[in-house]
Amino acid sequence: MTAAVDDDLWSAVGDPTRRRMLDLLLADGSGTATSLSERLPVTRQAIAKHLVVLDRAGLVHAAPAGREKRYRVDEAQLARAVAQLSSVGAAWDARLRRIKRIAETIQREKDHQ
Amino acid sequence: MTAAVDDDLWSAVGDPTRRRMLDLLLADGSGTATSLSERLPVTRQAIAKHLVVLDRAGLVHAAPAGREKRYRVDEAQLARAVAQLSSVGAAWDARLRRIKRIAETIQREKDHQ
DNA sequence: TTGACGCGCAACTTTTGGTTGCACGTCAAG
DNA sequence: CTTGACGTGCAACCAAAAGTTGCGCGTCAA
Repeated sequence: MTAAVDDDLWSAVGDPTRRRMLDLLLADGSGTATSLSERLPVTRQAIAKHLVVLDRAGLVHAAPAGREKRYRVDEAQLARAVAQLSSVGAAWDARLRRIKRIAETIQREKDHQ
Repeated sequence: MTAAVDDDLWSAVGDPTRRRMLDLLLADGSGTATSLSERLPVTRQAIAKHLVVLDRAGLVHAAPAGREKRYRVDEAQLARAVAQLSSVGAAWDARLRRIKRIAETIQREKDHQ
């Protein structure tokens, strides 16, 4: 039923740019603000801000390596996020099915009136 | 892989207030801007703006009834949104499983070195 | 017919995603 | 060892979105 606690992860994952960043990080294993900005239509600074958001949400972790800062996805946390996404989807799906079932019941009752 | 086409539905459903509005509309069957604002921590005007967004995304439809305007969820469109949510989740899930499998393979190779 | 209710419009603030500009550390080549 | 290139961080600024208050207009019922 879309609990309030979920909002942190949801809002982190709700932004399209952040979703694509996660896609790229998953595909490449790791990345920096600069490397991600080269593959996305936004500036490095915008990426850096998003990385802060993702870091605060625990979805990525930074590992300073020399003059660069490599980010990597926290797989356990992303798995949690995926679970929450699908739980909201499942809740709506259940409601939709219930509605459909009720509608069909009403229809059946009408049929043999 | 988080296609760009999905962004419209995503952003409609990405906002926490709009998700709760959809929850309430599904639970009650229908509702007005005023009735929803009574059960959510925002003003009627804010709800009204969100209803415009949801309407443009095709997730709800309005039915003017006297002096009030009853909104109802478009079940087919919400079902599409649910499908897109779960497809993104599934894509990430697949990547996570692949990473896990690779990690396990490396571990096994290390084991009988 | 008059008051209460629901809605829409307009102006304003705050947050957020995005930008440009600049200064500071770090690494590698001369 | 120095210098230039590269990566990062910080700050000011802009635009769009979420939310607010205030007001006026239609509609229904007492």
